[in-house]
Amino acid sequence: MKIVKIFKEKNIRVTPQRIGIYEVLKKAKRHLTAEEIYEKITEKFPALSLATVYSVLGIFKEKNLIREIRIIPEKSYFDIHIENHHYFLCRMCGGIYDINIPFCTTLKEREIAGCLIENFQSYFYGICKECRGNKR
Amino acid sequence: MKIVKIFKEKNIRVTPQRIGIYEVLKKAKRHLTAEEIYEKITEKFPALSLATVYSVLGIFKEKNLIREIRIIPEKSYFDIHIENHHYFLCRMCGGIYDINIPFCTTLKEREIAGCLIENFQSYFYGICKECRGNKR
DNA sequence: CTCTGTGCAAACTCTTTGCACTACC
DNA sequence: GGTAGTGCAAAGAGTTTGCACAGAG
Repeated sequence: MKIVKIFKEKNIRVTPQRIGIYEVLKKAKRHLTAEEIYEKITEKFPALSLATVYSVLGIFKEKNLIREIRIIPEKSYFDIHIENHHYFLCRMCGGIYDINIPFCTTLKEREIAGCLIENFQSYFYGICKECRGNKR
Repeated sequence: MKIVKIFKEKNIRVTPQRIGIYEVLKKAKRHLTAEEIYEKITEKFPALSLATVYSVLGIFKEKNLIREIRIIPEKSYFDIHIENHHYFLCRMCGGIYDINIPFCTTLKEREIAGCLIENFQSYFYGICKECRGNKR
């Protein structure tokens, strides 16, 4: 679907900057921090400020276009894939990977101990495939 | 078990300040931020500084005495219970509750997509029992 | 034309660091 | 007594805010 259409459906005002930020996220092979998005987007829009990046990311998040990932306490990463999945942080290389735990998806919209679960997020910590290979 | 003994077993140097911080966490009915711990501890040790609180929490975390909870991006909460359990954030009252998902515990120390899972943490978001009651 | 978005700088919060002094072991 | 902990102030990172100008609808 075209980005403009996505924005309009979600009632997000269309500006070149916003489209640019969305494209950066879409093209990224891994999850990016606000700073990394800022660095990429300024290649195309040198005037765009980091404050605007944060502002736009805030709107995207609010409108459920992206997800904020806080797998490390220091900073947030942003993920354009909002379908249910989880994240893995490798303690060797620091890489963040998507991870799918099929049976966990059943938890959403369920009730646990009287609490209504509207959403949930799991963070996994360990050693990734590549780093395990290199160790041997 | 006595706190001094716990510290010695974990090779944590015993100081009154550290015992005090540990006691604050132990007595707390809910999870606390570093700031909240600082406020409580200064009742007993008025000279203790926030930097020391952070430093001590860092040591406790490293030695697996406590867990850092990052259920909201803005700040960390600390939990003295390190057994496997997860957290729930109520979007109405802002409260953070412990939550147990028995079958999820089987995930620890398993392998997923070639990644070795050493640890994991799930954060649940929704509406708590009390807030659901009040809405009716 | 109006209302919202953007750019900039400054502020703010949480957390960490460096250094001198203190006190455990 | 030596090493590690504490207190303080200042710095640092990430993020947010306020305001003037620009651009979307």
